[in-house]
Amino acid sequence: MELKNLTTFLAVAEKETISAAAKHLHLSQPSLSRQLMELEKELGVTLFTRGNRKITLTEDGLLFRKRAEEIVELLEKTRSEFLSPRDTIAGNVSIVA
Amino acid sequence: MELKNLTTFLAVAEKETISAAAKHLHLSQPSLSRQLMELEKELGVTLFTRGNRKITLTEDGLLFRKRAEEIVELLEKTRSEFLSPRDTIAGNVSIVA
DNA sequence: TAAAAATACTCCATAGGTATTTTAT
DNA sequence: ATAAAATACCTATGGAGTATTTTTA
Repeated sequence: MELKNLTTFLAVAEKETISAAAKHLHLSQPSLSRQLMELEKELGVTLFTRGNRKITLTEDGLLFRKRAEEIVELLEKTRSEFLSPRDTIAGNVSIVA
Repeated sequence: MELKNLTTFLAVAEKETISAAAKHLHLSQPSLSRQLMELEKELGVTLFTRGNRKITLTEDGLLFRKRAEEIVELLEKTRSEFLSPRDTIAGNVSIVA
């Protein structure tokens, strides 16, 4: 299970179709489809029930979404903790004619 | 930043040399070395000061270790939440002559 | 029957390995 | 001088794409 998979999972859970999430993430539908299958295989559970209009989270899917959100949130917090203050470059900008 | 990198980072922080951590993780020293450099580049900070006997965590490194531990812990918790109960197969084992 | 997902391939980027050089005490 | 890290180079695997087939409401 990698972070990429969690992001993908959350996008699909939100968009309700793999295709829509793929578009949103600028990835192909098969790529996401495979990621989800891989994730389900790793966890040993079914996260979605697939339909021809939209996917639905299973009980396990709902639980996993909670966890995925927690992890991604913690990760983003960590990233910003390091990146935000220092990426700000102090000083003034001036255009020299 | 991927989970793999966090695991690597924590192993190095614990073992105090990249080489020792590499052995522990059954990976090569250059592989870990590259992972760490990549991680530092992504975060925009130096996590270790390298020596010829052991590495030392910088201030940033110490903070990152805290976060990495939190994330990995949450992840392990999540994994076990799905894997442990269901992988147990109910029933009896009998050897049929 | 029409959307959405899964499969079948193909390709390439990247993660990893081995060998070697560089660094730091 | 020596142990450890970094670099150079090569290879292979897996992740991604396009095209197509299969599924399900």
